Amino acid sequence: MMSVLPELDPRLLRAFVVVAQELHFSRAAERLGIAQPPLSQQIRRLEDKIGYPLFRRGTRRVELTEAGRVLLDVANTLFEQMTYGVNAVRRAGRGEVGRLRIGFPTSLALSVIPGAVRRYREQYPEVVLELHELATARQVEALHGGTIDVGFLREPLSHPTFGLETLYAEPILVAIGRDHMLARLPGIPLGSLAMEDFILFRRSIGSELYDRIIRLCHGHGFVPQIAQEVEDWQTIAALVGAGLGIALVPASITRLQLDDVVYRPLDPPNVSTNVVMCWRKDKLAPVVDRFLEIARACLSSGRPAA
Amino acid sequence: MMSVLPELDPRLLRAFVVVAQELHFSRAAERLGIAQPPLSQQIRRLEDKIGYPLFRRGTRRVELTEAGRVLLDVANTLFEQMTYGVNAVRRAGRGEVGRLRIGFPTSLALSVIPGAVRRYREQYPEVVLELHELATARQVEALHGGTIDVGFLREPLSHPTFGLETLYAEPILVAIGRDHMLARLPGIPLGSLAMEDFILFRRSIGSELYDRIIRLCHGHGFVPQIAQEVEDWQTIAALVGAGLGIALVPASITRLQLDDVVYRPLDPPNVSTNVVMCWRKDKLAPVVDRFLEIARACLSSGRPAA
DNA sequence: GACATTCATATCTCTGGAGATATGAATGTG
DNA sequence: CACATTCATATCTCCAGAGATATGAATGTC
Repeated sequence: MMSVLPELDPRLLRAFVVVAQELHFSRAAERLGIAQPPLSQQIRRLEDKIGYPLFRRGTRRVELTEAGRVLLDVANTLFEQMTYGVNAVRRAGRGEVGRLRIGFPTSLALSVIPGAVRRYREQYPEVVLELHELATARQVEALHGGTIDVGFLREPLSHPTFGLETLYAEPILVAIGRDHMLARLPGIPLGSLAMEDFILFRRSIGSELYDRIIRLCHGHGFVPQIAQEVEDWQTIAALVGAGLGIALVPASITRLQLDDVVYRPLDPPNVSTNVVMCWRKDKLAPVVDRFLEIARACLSSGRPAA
Repeated sequence: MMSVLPELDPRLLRAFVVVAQELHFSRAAERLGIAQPPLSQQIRRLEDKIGYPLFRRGTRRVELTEAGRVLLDVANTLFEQMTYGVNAVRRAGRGEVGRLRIGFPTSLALSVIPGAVRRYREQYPEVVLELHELATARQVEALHGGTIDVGFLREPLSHPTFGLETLYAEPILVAIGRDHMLARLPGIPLGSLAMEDFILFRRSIGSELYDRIIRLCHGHGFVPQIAQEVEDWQTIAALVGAGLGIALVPASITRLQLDDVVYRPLDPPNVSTNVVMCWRKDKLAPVVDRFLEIARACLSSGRPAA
């Protein structure tokens, strides 16, 4: 009886293929590790499902009908598909395929991100990577909304559904004009900046660092004079080079080398921002786990340029 | 436990697809017409087989993992393949695909064969046709050896394993030079050919007809004078046209019209050869059955040119 | 014609899994 | 915080089908 749903039981197909190879029920049964009658029954069930005979049986010889020949092809194709399919699914289960969306702030575009991303891409070439440059606040939103899978932030945020991991502490340096008097010092005391003009990263974009700097100055008894608020690090460096003021910047920014700008550590140098990585704990996606591993490994061996 | 053989039970896949569509176990279970717990078990079995989770379940929401997304693709592909495959097998079972090898003698190349083959090809375009021009004896061998599926012969052969069917009786005509005295008669008495030179189809190729003609002459009290034995009908017609003799030919040969040759019925005209079709009864291939049907239909409606 | 081979049929046992019900655990919602 | 929702777990029943054995039927071989 032709069933409506053409669901071919792989078990029966397996048996069929063996019989088709042997063209001999008893031998096929032996190969399958069962007795001959049950095998005959299985083939019969398959024939019933298809609706047409698959073998032409004489007592002395067994041969495939045309339908059987076609089914042999079909069966092989199906098994291939299954093998291929199951492998693909398992690769996905292992986090080797899929999609990974990473958020990061501008200040890390030059340090952690490139290295970790490159390594990850080498190891998991089949994962489609999306890189989103997002300010801290936006990253938190994006993590909540499920728009990104992993975010990189300065300074922690704590939330029960977020996994959080501090990658490393990045010293804060002073970016200062090469000709500036203070540039002669090997380390610059924070207090000596009381009268300087500060160039800051716009607070609406990077509130963490902004507030950190203001607090730092307060801690040293002065309110920083803010000369400019700008939107990217290149501009900050350019303005410092043009002599419009000084800036407190995370160490990774030293990658931006301009002729008129030098970077000096604070004195004492114990001021730093924490670079943290965070992700949603609830959706345990293997792609994310694999990326976290790589990011950790990356940061433990080769620290980003300080 | 990852099983070694990646045999995906279509039943489980079906359930999986429904859950993946609904993203809700209870609703999916309802759609499948079963309760929720058994459905959960089925999904679990599938996950065990794959080795990785397919869904991320909260109490309040269900979503596909990456592995699940991949499996959804795989499942759909497999179902497509199955549907397509089963259809292909059934078409083969119905005799709509496959291969059909037909044997026929030269003398029928101009009559039955072209019409039947054309019709068959129109109705079953997916059957690969092989046409083998074979002398009678060769056809019998070929049928036995399984080299051809259907043969066309003049005069029956009887054998228990062969199906046999007389298609029609074809009158035997006299092919004679246009200028020949006897050509003036509307019908030629066999006896009047006693002194003529006969041109015959070589016996090794078409023994049936050869012997038939010899016997005919004997029946009329003379032994035919054999001028030539040749290998094809064109040559016979040409030699008759060139005045080298006369020939007794099946009616279908009138398709070969040469200026110097005319065809006259015998007088009385009750001499004919039977055109029979035969095939192996043991291998009941549907392609053969379908062809036999067409051939019969073809011969009952439009008789070949007589 | 006796024999051997080979597939089909009949019959029995036994188990895996389908399905149901009842219940527990987790987690959003008002 | 009580409640509702939803999925997982535990447990039970029941049966299709896997497998075995014994036997029959067909057919090629000596």
